[in-house]
Amino acid sequence: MSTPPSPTAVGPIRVPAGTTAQQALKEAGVPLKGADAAVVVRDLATGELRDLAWTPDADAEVDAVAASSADGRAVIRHSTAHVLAQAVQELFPGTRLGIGPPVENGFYYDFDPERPFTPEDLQALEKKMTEIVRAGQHFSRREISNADAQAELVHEPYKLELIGLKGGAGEAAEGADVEVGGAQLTMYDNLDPRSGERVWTDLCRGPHLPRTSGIPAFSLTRSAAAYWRGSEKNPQLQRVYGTAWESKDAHKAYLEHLAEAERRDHRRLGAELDLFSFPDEIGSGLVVFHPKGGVVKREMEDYVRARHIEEGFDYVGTPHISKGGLFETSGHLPYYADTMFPPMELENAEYYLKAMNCPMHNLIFRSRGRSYRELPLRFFEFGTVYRYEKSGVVHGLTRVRGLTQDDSHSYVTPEQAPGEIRHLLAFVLGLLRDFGLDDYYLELSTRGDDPAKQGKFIGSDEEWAVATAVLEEAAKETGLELVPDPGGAAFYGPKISVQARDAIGRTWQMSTIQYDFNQPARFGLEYTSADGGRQQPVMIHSAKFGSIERFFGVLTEHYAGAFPAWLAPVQAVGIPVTDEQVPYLHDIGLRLRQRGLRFELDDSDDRMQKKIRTASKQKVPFVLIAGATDAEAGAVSFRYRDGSQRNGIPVDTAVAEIAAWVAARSNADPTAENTAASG
RNA sequence: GCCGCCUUAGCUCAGUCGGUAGAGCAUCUCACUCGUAAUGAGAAGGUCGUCGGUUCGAUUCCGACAGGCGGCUCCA
Repeated sequence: MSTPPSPTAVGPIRVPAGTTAQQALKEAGVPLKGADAAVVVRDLATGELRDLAWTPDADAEVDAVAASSADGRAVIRHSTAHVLAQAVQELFPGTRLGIGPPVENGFYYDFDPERPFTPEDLQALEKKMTEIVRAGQHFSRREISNADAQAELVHEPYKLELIGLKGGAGEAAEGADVEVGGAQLTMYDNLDPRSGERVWTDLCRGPHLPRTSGIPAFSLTRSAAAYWRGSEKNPQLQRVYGTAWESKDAHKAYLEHLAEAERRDHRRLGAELDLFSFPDEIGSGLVVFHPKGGVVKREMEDYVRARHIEEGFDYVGTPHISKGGLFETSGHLPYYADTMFPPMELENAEYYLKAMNCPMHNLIFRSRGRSYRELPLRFFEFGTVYRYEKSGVVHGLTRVRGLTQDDSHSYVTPEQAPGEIRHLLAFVLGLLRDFGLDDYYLELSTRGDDPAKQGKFIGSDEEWAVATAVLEEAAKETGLELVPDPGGAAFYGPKISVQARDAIGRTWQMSTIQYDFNQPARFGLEYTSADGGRQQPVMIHSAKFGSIERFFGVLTEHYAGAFPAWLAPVQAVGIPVTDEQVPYLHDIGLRLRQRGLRFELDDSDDRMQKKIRTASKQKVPFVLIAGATDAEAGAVSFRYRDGSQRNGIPVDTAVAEIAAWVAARSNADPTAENTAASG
């Protein structure tokens, strides 16, 4: 969700020594209630966020941080997480606390309870939280020494562990710095507003809202297990997720966003629109495309294949299985055997299902002597690969066990590499744009310097440095936002990935471009250079969609199933007002089909209104209705997805309009307005 | 792979405190021939995910497995 700039950014405010920040804000006229209210202040001297109750020893300059700003929302969410933890410990005494940071769009808190939480527990917790919020307890900050904290938290083993890790909190766990981030440990006490009595307390860095009643809107969303400190070697805690916002409206908008995402879920739409399914009999993560899904898939592939050939790629083909030696050579088996399907034994050899296409393309390169004159040499195919994804991660079309990559490998001289990467980036971004995805950023995945991860990478430091620099340079040239991803590289080299935002703002990893200096060496690839010497090429891997399946899923969600006309499984449906017009529409259908358009005639027993509803639910872009009036005039009436209509259009015009719209590959929805203008 | 939840007709879901089940939509048949999101009537459709256990009897209780969902970890 987008974060508006802080509306209370009225410039620095002076907090005199001995005065609370809240008092200073009040005098400066900064609102303290509502969605624009200041929830904390930023101390401009240190850049740190402070409670409104903060009383500086010397005069301080601060900025007010509004509830609706990114920082403000994080404070609200963090405070709500505390309220959740308090509710949990009240309803389930003896539950140990993990950590409870704010996250994007919400917060979570990890617990070690007697038994896992049920949905009913979440309801009860939400109710208890509402009571705590209504009670208006004060969040009161208290500095504490390590020794005192250890004594006070003797019943909280996870908190004790965090105290022990203090200083290295960054590595302790994602989110752990909200507990022990500062040099000085602090506790936050929840005080009853009437009696001042301490009703709950938690180790926390803060800052917090002044009172629990400052939480405008929240809800709990789900509970799930999560490994303590993010490692599967550690015990699992119960994580409760929730969301909290600066206003009821913002909260409602977020819940509506979630509902919209659910309506767009490609797994749901895949069944409703008869696009694809995952039969149990075949196996988890293995998709079958139905005729309608097959149309979309074929249109995607046809277009992408044609574009590759235009861009200088050679279309190749490779098998789905191979003897193990190939993947020994490539380095995959030694490093990634556990993500490949286990081998099948025949004729004294072990055959593996292909998990990647590059080794096979390398063999094509190596099949004869190569000259520098041939480079860049670009091999491309729709290569189907199989990966043994762990059972818990398989997810619709976005994480499958059998997938088809639109995979290419460019073999270039080291000097040509930067140019080829620029070429690929431009190509990839252009392709995504052609499919209607035009909002993206890049991610640069590098080897990073985490010592725990270095074992998975091959190649020398110098090679990595060169490869990374080349990719980074090309990525920066695009002018797109570039996000670092240390440690995320492939084992053989760094990569650029394109993250595309869909129609409702979610991001998806699509294309990847990888610079590989390892495989050419492992395969002994070489070409003859101008001076007659033998040189080793660099290979650049690139998948444009990533996988056809994933891209299909993303497109389905991006368009909410209402595919652009050029991709739509059915482009036009004919609906007769009475049976009399069936032959008339049948003839129009023939003309459309002769133009290569996908037309279906609805000659069922349903009433016309029902047929319109059916076509509408199937999200057909062009609905052609013909009654007696139309037939007599040699005309037809259009109804579009948005419900708009144009009546009495001559058949010649109608056919030409549909054909032109599809041929233009417009990603817009045809409507009465925009087709009348173009037709 | 780990934790929790779920699995009843093609789909969405009721239901059986243990005595083998029901609705809407979809499908099929018949009637209706109608101008922009559901015409009416009828029919058919389920070894209640699979395999074991407890029980006189299991779709219901217990266990294992499979598949799904939500997270975690992972994602060449």
